[in-house]
Amino acid sequence: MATEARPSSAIPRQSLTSAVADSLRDKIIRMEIRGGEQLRQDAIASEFRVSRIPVREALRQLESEGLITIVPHHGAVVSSLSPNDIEELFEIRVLLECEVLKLSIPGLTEANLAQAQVCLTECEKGLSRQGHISMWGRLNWRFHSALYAGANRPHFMSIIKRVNNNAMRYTGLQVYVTRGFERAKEEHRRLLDLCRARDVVSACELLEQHIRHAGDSLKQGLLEGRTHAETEEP
Amino acid sequence: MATEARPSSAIPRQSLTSAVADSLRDKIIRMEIRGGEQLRQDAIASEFRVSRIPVREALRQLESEGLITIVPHHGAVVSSLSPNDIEELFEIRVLLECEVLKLSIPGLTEANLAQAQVCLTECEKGLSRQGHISMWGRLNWRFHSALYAGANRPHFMSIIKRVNNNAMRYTGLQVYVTRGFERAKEEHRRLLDLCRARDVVSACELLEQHIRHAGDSLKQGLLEGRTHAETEEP
DNA sequence: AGAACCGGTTCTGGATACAAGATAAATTGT
DNA sequence: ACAATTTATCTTGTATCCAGAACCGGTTCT
Repeated sequence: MATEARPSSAIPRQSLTSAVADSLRDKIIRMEIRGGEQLRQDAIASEFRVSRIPVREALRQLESEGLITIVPHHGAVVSSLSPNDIEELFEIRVLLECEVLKLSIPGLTEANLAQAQVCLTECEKGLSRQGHISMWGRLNWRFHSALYAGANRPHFMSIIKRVNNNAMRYTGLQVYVTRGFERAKEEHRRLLDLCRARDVVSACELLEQHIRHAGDSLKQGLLEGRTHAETEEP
Repeated sequence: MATEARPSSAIPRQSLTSAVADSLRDKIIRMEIRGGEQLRQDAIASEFRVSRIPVREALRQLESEGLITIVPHHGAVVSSLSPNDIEELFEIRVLLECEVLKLSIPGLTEANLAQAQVCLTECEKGLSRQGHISMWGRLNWRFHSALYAGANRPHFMSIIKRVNNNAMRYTGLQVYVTRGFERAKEEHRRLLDLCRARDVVSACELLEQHIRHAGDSLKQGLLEGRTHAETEEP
């Protein structure tokens, strides 16, 4: 599923459209491109050294994913989420992810648990180098993803991934600002332990708490003035 | 809204890409284009009297929506769903739609209820003219949509709509084959009554039953021999 | 005769080029 | 001087055109 653009293989590229879409999605999630910002086709095209055709297709795709909105003859803008939107997205996360976890735990393999453990360890290692929020977000996703793998629910995962993509740029930030790393780390550890013990009920409760706390904290942060200063691009 | 677009070419009321995407999505949902069928860009382009550019963008969009899959240099094929996929999609529907209904009922306005009633009436009227499955599907969606309107959850609705789009081409068929119209009609009526009475618990229970029954019946139909003839074009 | 090779055809992928709509500024009228 | 209008420019939307890859047929070698 997670098809990264890897230049290692002999195959030149997947498709320029996909490459552009992936890169743009990444930039949006990392908040390299802020909410409300205009995306000019020509600028993107020249940045990636491609024509505007792949760019347009990529934009169309990102629009379907909810990351941007395209207004005809007016261009594409990165959609920014209101506190209400955030709250709703986290409601969805709670609902879907708890269900998937419940379905997944009985089917979790040792490999799944091991991968989750790896993500956790990596996460703690990478945690020291602050600023690498995007890396944290990716590892966080892979951790959760591993725990949900036992459910074998591709459509669930697709939707969950989409919702996470929408919320991730805010969560990463929030976790960074509130120093929520420790709490998240601790919760992740306990969650993994509960999954190892196949304790479905407790695991789901913890997961719900985990997600809900993240959402509430984030919404609070958004409401109490800006969690982020408008700042520093080198 | 988009009740037209039947003639060979469509007048671009919006952007051509969106028009093409809408029309194609419609064709897929109505099963005018079957699962597994190849979509040739040039054919679509000439059918709509446009160039291939809008077609390509539309295809990319439909891929994001999960209706088709694009394999590089090989074109787009309409994705067909396995019984497991169907089951999963209906699990998601149960989860999301019941939650939204629960959130919606307290906020339902008279206008919402009235619109649901209208859809129901229209549905019963149009029911006599068999073969109009697509119309039924549309009305069915609008009915459910009206009942969920009180929740004010745009992201929920977006996901629900997407899931419904994926499942709709099968549900419409199944309902038609099993003569499930009567049952659906009856359940819809009761559902609307429960919403009018603001009986959240019963309404959600009924909705869960409603969706689950549709899913089970559909999956059963798919497993016990094809509900539709496997037709190959010569 | 069967299988592999090779050329032609067709389709997708991408780029350049042109028309149309929108925004912004500059200009002119009162 | 202010405002309305008109124009200039930028950006998007679409069409036409070219390159590369997959499919299909015929041919040839073993």
